[in-house]
Amino acid sequence: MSSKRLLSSTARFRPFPPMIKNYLDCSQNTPIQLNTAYAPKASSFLATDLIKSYFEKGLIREARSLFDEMPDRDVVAWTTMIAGYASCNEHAYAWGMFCNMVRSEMNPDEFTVSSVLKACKGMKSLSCGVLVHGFAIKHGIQGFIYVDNALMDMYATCCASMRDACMVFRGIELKNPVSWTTLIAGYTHGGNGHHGLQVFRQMLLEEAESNPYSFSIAIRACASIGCQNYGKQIHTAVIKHGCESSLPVMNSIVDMYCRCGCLSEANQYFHEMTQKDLITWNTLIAGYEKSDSSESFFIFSQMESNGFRPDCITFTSVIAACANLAVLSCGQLIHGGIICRGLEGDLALANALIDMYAKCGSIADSCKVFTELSCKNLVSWTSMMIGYGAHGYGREVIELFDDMVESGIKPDQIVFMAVLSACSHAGLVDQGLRYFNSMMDDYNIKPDHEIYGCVVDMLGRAGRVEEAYRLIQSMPFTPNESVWGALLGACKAHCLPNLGKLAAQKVLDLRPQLVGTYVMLSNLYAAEGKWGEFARVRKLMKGTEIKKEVGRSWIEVRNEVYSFAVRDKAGPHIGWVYGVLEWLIQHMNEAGYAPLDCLTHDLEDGT
DNA sequence: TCCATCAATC
Repeated sequence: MSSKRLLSSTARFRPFPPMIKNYLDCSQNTPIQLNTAYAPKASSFLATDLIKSYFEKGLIREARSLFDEMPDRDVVAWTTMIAGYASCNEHAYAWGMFCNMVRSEMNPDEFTVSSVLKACKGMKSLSCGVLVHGFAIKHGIQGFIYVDNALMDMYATCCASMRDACMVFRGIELKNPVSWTTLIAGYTHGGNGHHGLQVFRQMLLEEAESNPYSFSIAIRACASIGCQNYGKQIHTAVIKHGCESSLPVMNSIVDMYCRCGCLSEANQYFHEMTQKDLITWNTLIAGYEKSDSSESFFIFSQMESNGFRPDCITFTSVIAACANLAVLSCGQLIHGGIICRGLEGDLALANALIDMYAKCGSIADSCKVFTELSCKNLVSWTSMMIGYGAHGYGREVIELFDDMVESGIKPDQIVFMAVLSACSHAGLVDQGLRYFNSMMDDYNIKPDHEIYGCVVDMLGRAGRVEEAYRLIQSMPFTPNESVWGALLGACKAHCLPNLGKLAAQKVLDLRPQLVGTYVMLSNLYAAEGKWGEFARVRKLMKGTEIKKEVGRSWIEVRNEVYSFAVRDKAGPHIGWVYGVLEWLIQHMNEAGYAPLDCLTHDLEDGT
């Protein structure tokens, strides 16, 4: 009997539920294995198959309706629902399904457990994951490689440390390639690329099978620590193993070269690739964004003519490139493109827009994007706070910080950096110190060099230089050059030559190649009339043979970018620039502020 | 019916 006839007779005697019928009507490939379709078990198999197909097509509601209509749901049907939800990133629904399943006294098996663990991972919920782990032990669902690998993945993603993931890994008697890849990925995604590489090395030593999965994650590990040497070695191994045909592997190689600063290599491999996908393009665009933003625009302009539609990841990099170049009109144009494509709901992209508008000087637009966000994360708040801070709105930053904490988001070190830097620039010293203490006392965040540098800068700007020095002396670790540099800046601004000389000497001990420090130190001596010392330092500076690169500023006015440097005399609009500068100085004087002498001294040095 | 890899934001 042909399948077609079977199908029609089935339809006649045992009508399909509407959902199945709907599927059959629109399906090109009519299901043919229906020779036992009269039996309820077979009908359940069929329905489960259809549920899976629905999930694969992203038809989540259809899958659910069909499941709800099933009279007899076996463990496979339940598991298919859980796995389907998890694969569509509907992790909370997957978890709900699992809970319903247990409540319905249906016994989950090893397939169910590994599927629901994926949902726990997606929700980043350690408590759910631990619950499932306990459930599996209690019900004797142990010793299955799928379950162990999923457990590792869950622990690696949900725990701050890799301890539990390692414990599961050690307990696996016969590790498969997935076990190794999961462990390496756990370390690498957790920010410990070195350890990831160690595990990869161990894997090779134990002669475990390497495949495209392990290669791409190992290369990702090299990329994350910027280690070009290991990256090249693994690249060689990739060629030896014939894994060059794997797109993920080649994409990770392009990414590795970008992150290691080898853009010409990255570009070369990109062009040599016979097959490219959206990730390949996004990788190169993101790679260039960091070091050569204009070039990333060029690559972006080429991708569409090569048949690739930019997605939110592409736009995030391109918007970051606009921010780096501070090109407002270009950013606005691309923002328009984002809205046209309906991508403005992507959170990372919206956060990049907040940052871009702030860096392009349009803080009102930053604020608009921020306010219109229905769901804000830590990065959204941080971007807005950094933007406000850079524009001198210290009080707004403090308000935002308090609102953020109120909304239940836990601040991290970067947010504190934003608050402290804003307080520093707005002269809100006492508030800043309160946040500094709160960071340590309430949130148990240990300040690093950058934070100390920021607080030293804040105290120094306000003239509390002695206090800044005492803070440096109380630091629990050796201060670095940026901390001493902050003190040096303060000494210079408030004319404290002795402390300034000490700070300058510390900076020079740590970073002898910083030319600006020699200039500052020599100026301190010059101010005291100690010309012998002045000459000694200048000679020392000449000995380094390092030229300070001239600082350059640029501004976009009416679609045109104007760029100028210190003592620039050329250029068609330089007269305007000096005119505005003089106007500013005049207003400054009228408002009761005088330009600092040492500042003008530096300007004359061309530094 | 189930597991692992590559691209984005402060």
